Amino acid sequence: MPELPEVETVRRGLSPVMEGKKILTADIRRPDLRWPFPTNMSERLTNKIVVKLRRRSKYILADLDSGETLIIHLGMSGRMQISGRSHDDTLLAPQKHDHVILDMEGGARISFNDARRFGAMDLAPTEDLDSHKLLAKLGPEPLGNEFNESYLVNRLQSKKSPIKTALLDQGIIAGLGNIYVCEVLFRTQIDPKTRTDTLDQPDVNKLVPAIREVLNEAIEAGGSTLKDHRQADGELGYFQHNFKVYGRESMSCQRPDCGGTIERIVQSGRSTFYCNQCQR
DNA sequence: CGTACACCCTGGCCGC
DNA sequence: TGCGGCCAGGGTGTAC
Repeated sequence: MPELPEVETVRRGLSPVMEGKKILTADIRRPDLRWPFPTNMSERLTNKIVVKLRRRSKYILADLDSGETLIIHLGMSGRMQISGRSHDDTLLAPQKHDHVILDMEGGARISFNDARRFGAMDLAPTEDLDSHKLLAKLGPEPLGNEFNESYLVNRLQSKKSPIKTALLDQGIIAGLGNIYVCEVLFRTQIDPKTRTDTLDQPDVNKLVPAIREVLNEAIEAGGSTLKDHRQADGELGYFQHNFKVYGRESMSCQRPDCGGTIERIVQSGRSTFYCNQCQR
């Protein structure tokens, strides 16, 4: 599930129960997820205060007062479940696929659940996090200043892959995933098969603001999920969102008077959804 | 080098 | 109700 907006939503949900709070216990219930957990992970988390919760791309970064940062990746199916926040909210017993359970000062229990186990956790010195293997090759944040038209032109003009594949490349832009790339290309009316080196300048200029808009709108939708009391079971990582093309194969295009049909194709092994009429 | 694909893993859904 | 096949929002390793 989690692309940048979902990860940001999870970060915001965790922030009030983690930031400034001490980790009282860290229950590590299996030795690994995608990779082995770092040595002595439980000891290195226990009794440490979470100074700050940050996000880089699809990673959540928890800076500890020990000088280390806990790096969290949710993979495809990772979720964070919060329980025990208030007096009438009882601590959740471990469930199937709960792999790491943190009990926080203040009473919250955070359960990291990941059925497919593509997620990951690691610990690294906060000072040189940027050189960490998982973070070193990431491109700029799409919502940051480093990401702009001239940057994108430079990175795209030398590539030959389809624009869909290029926007999924985390070394070019960090945080877009399969859903939002499809949505961005629909919004800009660009054919996902277009080779990056043949994109014209107006198209590249459209991409930058469209990427920001799509991500910001999704973050906003996630934010309203956090405030929704019906969603108050504390499960973070999923929220309702209306997609224009993703998952809408063979449905009609929602653009007024387009009359096109949404098609699904496969590009470098991933599904691409696009309108066969208005994306060219 | 860049690009394309198999693969890691579990679960849900669909058709028979 | 069971079973096989296919699908899944991520990222890496490997083969061309």
